[in-house]
Amino acid sequence: MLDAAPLPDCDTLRPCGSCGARHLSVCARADEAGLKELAAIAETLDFAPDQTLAAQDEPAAHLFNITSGVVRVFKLMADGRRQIVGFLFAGDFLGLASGDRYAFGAEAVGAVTACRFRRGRYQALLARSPSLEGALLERASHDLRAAQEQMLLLGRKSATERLASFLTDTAARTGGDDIDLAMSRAEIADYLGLTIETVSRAMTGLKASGLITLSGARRVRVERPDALAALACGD
Amino acid sequence: MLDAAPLPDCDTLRPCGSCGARHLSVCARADEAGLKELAAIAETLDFAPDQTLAAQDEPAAHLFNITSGVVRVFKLMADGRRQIVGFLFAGDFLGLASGDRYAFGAEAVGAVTACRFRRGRYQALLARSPSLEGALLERASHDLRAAQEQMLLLGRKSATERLASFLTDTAARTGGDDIDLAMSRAEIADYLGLTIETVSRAMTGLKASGLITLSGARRVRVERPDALAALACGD
DNA sequence: CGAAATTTTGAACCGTTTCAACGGACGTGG
DNA sequence: CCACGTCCGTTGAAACGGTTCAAAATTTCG
Repeated sequence: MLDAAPLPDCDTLRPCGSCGARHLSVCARADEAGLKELAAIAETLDFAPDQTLAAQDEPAAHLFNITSGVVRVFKLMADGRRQIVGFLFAGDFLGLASGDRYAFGAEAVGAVTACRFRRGRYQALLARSPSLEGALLERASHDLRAAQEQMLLLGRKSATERLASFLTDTAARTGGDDIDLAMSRAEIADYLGLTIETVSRAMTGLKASGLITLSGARRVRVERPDALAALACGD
Repeated sequence: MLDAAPLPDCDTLRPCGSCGARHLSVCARADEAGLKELAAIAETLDFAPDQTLAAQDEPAAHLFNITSGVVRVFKLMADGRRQIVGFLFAGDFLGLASGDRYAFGAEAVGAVTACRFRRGRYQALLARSPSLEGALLERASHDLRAAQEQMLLLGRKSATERLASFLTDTAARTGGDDIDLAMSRAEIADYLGLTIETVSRAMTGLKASGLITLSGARRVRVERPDALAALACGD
């Protein structure tokens, strides 16, 4: 009987990027009884870089709680255009979007470990465990707020402002002004609604104005966090 | 004692624009006991065109259930740039975004009536009424999915594709290919991340290609729904 | 009917994209 | 240990889609 085995792994606490608070992960919110049931329907999995967790338009069989690594969540158009709607870090939850099919794809950026639940059994558990439902609602509300912020970015911000927003955000999420980017320029571009060339130029621009320094393409240090954050807001 | 007085007004059922299903409004989901309590903390209000329901960054004192009319939900930048993150119609719910302050502004587009709840008392009720919480979670998930779709639009679609998406969406939401737009070109522009001129030109373009006809700026008839929907997806 | 507001149209401009070439990091095999 | 090839990121130049500014046309409303 797999009682508490997979659970400790998905019980991660981490500071929230946008609001600073330390949200409990979904697993951690289950009550005593719920926790036991949760263990019974959970399994811990490892994913290789670029491996698929969920495929767009496929039946939504599972939900995930990310334990380590970074996951990209994206939507694809028929001609290949891609919009990354979010990056998930340890503690983040995947699978909230409604419907019986995934409205998005999800792939591992680097190596990822995640806690996986069968959707049907999870929902049955949910119905019996109100505190779990509350945790999910809190997270959904949180994600919704983040999505609205991203709409402002995509609809109204310049390339430089977008990158400044992204770096400020990422610094807050990973908890430090020394950022080790897990994602490529292509992924940043598809997240910010730009091309890799524009991302590169914007990065060079920020470096030139002394807001950041680079040591290798993926190692960014935010030198003037306040100025970067101000730029992100258009001031 | 105001028992069932304001409740019938916010018990609206309407077809869902994106998935076609008829979601129950939040009020309609409360159980017997919850419904009574809900009545006690609800009040029906009328809003004049452009009147504020909620102001960005102000304390989030209330939640709303729209009864009639259209509401614009938006985010503002310091220099006045505006991104409308969504339009709400009868039955839609406002106030899900987390935190103790509104992350967005909300204003009546035309005349609006809405059911208003005090946030604190609503949350207390929520804690005691799991079915209500489930309804909210369902709606939050639904909104999240819509937000992701909008991110794809804002990040990757051309002006014409954006307008085609908007018209297809609006036709589905208002239930008919004869659309009477409640919002101005400026509002459509701020929703689609464009300027009024570009919206106007895209509208002219759709008319020229025979996908729509116009009778007055705000009266749109979708002549070829399938072709319009295909265009919205980039095909 | 007349005035104000909104929408459409036109032309020049600009930021981002596109296309192309270069440079550097990394891993493999000689 | 170094040569080579590949992948990723950067840089440059030209092209494009959307914006900006300006003015005409249409609609709305008193």
